[in-house]
Amino acid sequence: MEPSETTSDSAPRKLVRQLDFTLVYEDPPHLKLPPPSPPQHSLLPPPSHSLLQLQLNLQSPGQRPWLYSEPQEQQPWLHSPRPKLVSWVSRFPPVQKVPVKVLPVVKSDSPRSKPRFNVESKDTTPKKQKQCNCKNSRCLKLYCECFAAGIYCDGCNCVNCHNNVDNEAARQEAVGITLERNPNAFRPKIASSPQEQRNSKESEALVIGKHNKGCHCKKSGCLKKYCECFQANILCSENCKCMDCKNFEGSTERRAIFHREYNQVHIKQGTSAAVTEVVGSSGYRNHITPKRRKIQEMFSGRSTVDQTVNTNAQYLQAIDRMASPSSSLSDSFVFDQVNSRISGSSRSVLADVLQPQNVKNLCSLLVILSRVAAKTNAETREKIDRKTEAGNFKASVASSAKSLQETKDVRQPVCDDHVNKAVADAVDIANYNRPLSPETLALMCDEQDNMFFGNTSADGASHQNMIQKSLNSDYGEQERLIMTKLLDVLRELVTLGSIKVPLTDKLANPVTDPLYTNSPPTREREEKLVELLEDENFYLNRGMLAWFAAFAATRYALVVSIKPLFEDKITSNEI
DNA sequence: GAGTTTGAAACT
DNA sequence: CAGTTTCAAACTC
Repeated sequence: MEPSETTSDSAPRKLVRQLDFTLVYEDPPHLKLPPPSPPQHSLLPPPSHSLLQLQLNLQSPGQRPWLYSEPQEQQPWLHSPRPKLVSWVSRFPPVQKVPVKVLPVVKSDSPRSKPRFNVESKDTTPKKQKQCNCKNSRCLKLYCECFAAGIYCDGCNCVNCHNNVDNEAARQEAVGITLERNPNAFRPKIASSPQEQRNSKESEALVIGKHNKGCHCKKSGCLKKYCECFQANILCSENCKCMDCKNFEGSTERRAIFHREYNQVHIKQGTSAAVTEVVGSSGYRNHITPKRRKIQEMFSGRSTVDQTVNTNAQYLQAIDRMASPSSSLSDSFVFDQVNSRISGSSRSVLADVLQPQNVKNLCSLLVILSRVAAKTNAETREKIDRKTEAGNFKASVASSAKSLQETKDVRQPVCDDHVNKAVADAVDIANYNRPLSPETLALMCDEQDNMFFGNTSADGASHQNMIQKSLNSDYGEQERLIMTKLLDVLRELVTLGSIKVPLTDKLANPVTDPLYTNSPPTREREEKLVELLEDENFYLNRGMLAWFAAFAATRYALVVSIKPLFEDKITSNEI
């Protein structure tokens, strides 16, 4: 006997009410959520999108399922007269023999990582049907995930389950009772906001959401999956009545969790090839060592850096962006950068632009630039020496410069090795991964006091002047000028909000880009370098990562390329 | 895998 | 509506 035959004419009032929630099923288009897991047996119309999802799976490829506009005849619950229970029961039989499009599941979840609550995840990857473990609820209360999702239990580990076709009557009654208690019981708990961020790589919707009711967490800090907001990868909102909430934008605890997950995901999936390439084989660690904490503190509110360039929040924001959801990450654990109840700030448009290789290239570029400056400086000194007929010291400087030039090619690999190490360390620092190498520590020493001084407001046009000035200055002055210019560059790395050309277009392949050849620097190349540095499109983001890398590399470059010019002077005590 | 913790749902 | 109990997932060991 068909269920419809038993209920069509005598549908209890409860059941009619049950249909009420179906009327509000259709969210406004701008509030559409990605489809949830496609249940095998969709029983409730729409609130959970399950039926829609089943239909969506039949769509043409590429169509955004959650924006799919159903033909009217396929959504009877949207129209008057209100259909009775029989209507949707018969139209949506419990067992839908519909092919389900299986998308690749990026993250292999542990059995316990599945959502606990009836929430919409931003992960659009269809998941396996939930498998509940109910014992006392007969799977007829919202305690039961399956019931809450509007689907039959199938392959669950539940005991005395009544959420199946054999107990349809009891189930319908339970649905009615539940709806009587809460008409929105089967609706998604997470309401998306009008904003919608889209993963640039996979056009994945990262829907910004807000819990309709809000959570009421007391002990979890809203940073465990006990919290519905956290589990849905959304920030707590003004709807929440939680205590000691740490699930808000800017929360360091939340960020720490994010980083942990980020690293784990990338290790597991091996999708951080570029980073690994730079970092080396040491891999990632999840804990923050005291040393790294110290590094972090270097950029906290105490330092001059922060006072003049970055706030700690900016640093953390940069780290946040560095770990911005890549395609793989967003599949598994999306802490959206855009879901801010405070400012509604947007995710950096540069978030996907900068890659470790870019930083590496930047470092190489700065090394070259320093070499250019060093050489020019030496040549200038040589001219001055000739004019003033100064002594042997100056001649030796020129000789050193020439020697430097001649041996540049030989030294390049060594230099690059150091730079690579510095870059690796920089990446590592930003990721809290491994301690600094001794080389980098050496490069970084004493910099905090020395690098952020003087007028740092030089714009691009003054760069050449600064370089020119450096020609007539001693080592310290030259370092100061270059570092000041570097500071300007890096300052904008952090603050610039847009980029017009992908960095990769600017920092081309070191092998093919003439800028990276080992040939002696020419005026043309030098000008090109300066131009490159001044080009706003050159600037990248994930500020502190680049900052660290470039700084370490430049420091090294200065030491290697310039200091030798004065070694004779130093050894002869002429300074 | 067993026991504990947690917070939503259910109940009073 | 507030307080309590029940429940099952999340978590810990």
